Amino acid sequence: MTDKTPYIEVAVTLPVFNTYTYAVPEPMQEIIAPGKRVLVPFGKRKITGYVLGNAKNSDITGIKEIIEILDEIPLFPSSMIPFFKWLSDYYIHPLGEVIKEALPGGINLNECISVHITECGAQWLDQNKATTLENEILCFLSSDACRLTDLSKKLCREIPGSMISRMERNGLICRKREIQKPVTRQKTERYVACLPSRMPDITLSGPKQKILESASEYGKISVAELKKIVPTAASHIRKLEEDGLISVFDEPVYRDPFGESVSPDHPPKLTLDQQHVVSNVVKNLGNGFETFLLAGVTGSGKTEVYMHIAAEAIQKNLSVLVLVPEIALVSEIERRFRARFGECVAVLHSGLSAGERLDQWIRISNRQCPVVIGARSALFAPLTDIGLIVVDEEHDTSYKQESRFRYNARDMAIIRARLEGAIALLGSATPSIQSVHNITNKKFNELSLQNRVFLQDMPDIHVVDLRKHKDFRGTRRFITVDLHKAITETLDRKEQVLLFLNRRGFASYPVCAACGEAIKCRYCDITLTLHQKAGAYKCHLCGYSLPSTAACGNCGSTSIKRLGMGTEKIESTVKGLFPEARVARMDRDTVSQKGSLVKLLKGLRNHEIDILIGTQMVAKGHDFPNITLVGIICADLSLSFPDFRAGELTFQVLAQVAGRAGRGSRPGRVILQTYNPDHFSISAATEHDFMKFYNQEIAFRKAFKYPPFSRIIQLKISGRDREKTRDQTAEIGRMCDRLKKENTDFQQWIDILGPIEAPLSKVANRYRWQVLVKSESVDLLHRFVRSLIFENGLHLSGSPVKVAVDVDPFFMM
DNA sequence: AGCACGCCGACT
DNA sequence: GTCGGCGTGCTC
Repeated sequence: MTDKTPYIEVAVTLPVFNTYTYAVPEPMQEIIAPGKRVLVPFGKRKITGYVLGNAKNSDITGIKEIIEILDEIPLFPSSMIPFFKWLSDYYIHPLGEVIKEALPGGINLNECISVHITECGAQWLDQNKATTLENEILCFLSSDACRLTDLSKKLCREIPGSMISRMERNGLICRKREIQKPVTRQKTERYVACLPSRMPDITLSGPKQKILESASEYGKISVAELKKIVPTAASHIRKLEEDGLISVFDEPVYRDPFGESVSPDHPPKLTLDQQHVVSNVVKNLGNGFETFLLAGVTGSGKTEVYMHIAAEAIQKNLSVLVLVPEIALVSEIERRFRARFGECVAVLHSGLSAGERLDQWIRISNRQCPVVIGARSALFAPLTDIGLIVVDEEHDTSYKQESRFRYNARDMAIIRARLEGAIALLGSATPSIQSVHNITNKKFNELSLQNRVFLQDMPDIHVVDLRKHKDFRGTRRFITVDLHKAITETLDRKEQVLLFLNRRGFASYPVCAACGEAIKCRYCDITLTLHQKAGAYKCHLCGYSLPSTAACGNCGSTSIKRLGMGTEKIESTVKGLFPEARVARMDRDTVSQKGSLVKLLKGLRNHEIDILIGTQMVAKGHDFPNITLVGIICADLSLSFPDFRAGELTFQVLAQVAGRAGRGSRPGRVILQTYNPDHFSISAATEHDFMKFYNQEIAFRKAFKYPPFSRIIQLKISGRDREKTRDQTAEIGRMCDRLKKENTDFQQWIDILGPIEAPLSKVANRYRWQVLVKSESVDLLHRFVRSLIFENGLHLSGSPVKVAVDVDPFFMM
């Protein structure tokens, strides 16, 4: 901070919307700075807070002093603070939690309470004087102390707080406040350097001499390296240091997330299309905020365009942020960027270990990497002087985070670009309705790549009407004659096949043959999916599972019909039909292990796989050069979602999957099986006609005032107790109606839909309800919901019924 | 979040 | 009457 002020503004890591003013003791005033963390007293506790800047002179009384400054250098540049505040306002989410979400995890100090057993407690335990539950707690604590919050979890039952207080009063246990050490720290390695002025005159014993020689040869050498040369090095180092012959010190090292090195490449000559796009963007580079939407068919070379613009940005000393929807795609893009730009590329995503993430974060903070590539969370990379933010596959719903802090990284990338005066470049083969609409209303600039780089045509799509196959039995129902024939032909030509079905598992609808009841999850309101390989029925919402030998919960019969299909069933069917073919499956079950996806993609590239079966995971931007046939087993699955975006989702996934065919030198073809060949989402996808789809969809959105013609905030209400949740929801509904009546603007412009029970009425043992607040005015919509929370006492947490605010919701089930 | 405070029913 | 249950409000 430039001028020394005793007061600073701090955002604390708690679900509170206010920021707080703290005093800075004299000796700390020199080193306090925005972006650093501080340990502050808050109520009776000590917690981590983030320094936002000088506090405005105010009349607050009882200001406390900060306890400690936790960082030597700021964790984020002060230029990001307005961005954090914007996020907090827009998503109606506590600022401290926004910042916590942005930063790499596991670095905060927070005080928590641990419970210890006392001597008296141990005696009671010996003499069995306490109640059963108390005894259980004492017994558990006699082996080790435990965090208060973990106690219920570890004992697998609810422990009432009052019981703990009573036991404390009786002197059986005691509570201690402890500061939890951060889990993640910067890694250091021990180095040895020789002090040349002090080289001994005499030759030392073998190992010691060797150590000195190695150290002087390299200047400095890590102890780990030294051990490779002199296995016994560790035992000699201390003596050598005592004798003043060497110095020993720790230096930070970076845990390298990049598995292997890549060989450098040279920028290829761009097509005319690409040149046009690049020059259009580059001429705006460094001249303030602008948003571009790049609509480019699959295989049109969008990545090359990104790299050319990025190179120009780096030339101008501006940094570049590239967002991709999935971790798996980070590594593909990262390889190409690293081949072009070398070591100045950092990656950030949740697949990194906590330590790797922190290291990447520090490298970016130290301005060592002007290029950052990552998934959703990389939006918060601590970059300064951003020139370009790329959002690849901008239509992808993975940009929306659906837990804790619900934000959309695509939308916020545009906001960050605006605040930084940078260019936002959104790219997609199937742009979102929202973004195309923003072109028509002139908010975005339109760019397009019409031609595939290798000049192939878009694949030919053949539609198979599944309604005509309703009477077929067995495999013929979903591997139709046409598809079967096409697979055979493709395999005969020694080419690869991709089969797409957007549902994993073997049977998604297991039903008791005796009584007709479906096998349902104990904790959620859905049927379990049979996973044959895992030998279990699994719940795709909460992870609950039953052995596949389980009997019907209703009548006890063990005869279960395996209705409904998933990728696993397709896999086993295809293996039966084409015994010679090498078949692989790509879905969340097969790629959950780290590195397994890369292995799968490598196998595909080396043609060790003939038929790949996958869920929507296969539709996400991967480059499969040798696939010439794409079979869409059933195109309709997402069409029946109770969501106004169902048509958009369906069109996008179909167009994306179809685009996987024929990306190499050979032409591709697609067999699309559907029960709804006349639905416009499907027919437009088969004709590669985006505008046909867009025009119909936008008319529908306009007619029903759905986004982009309105904005939505969804209140997601959930609780463990069915009645309490229902009653609380009803109360919230009444509160909404009351507030709407109070204000003529609200009356005219705010629509309240609900409260209704959520389509997934119970998930992970929580009953779920929802209220949809809709308006054509973003401003009024926000004012309405803020008023609910800040003026009408809508409680988001702290009560057994939780309310989550979802601004611009995607997943409305 | 977590802790204090305050308001209600069931017990020595 | 009090103990302990839970709903509400506040933390610089």
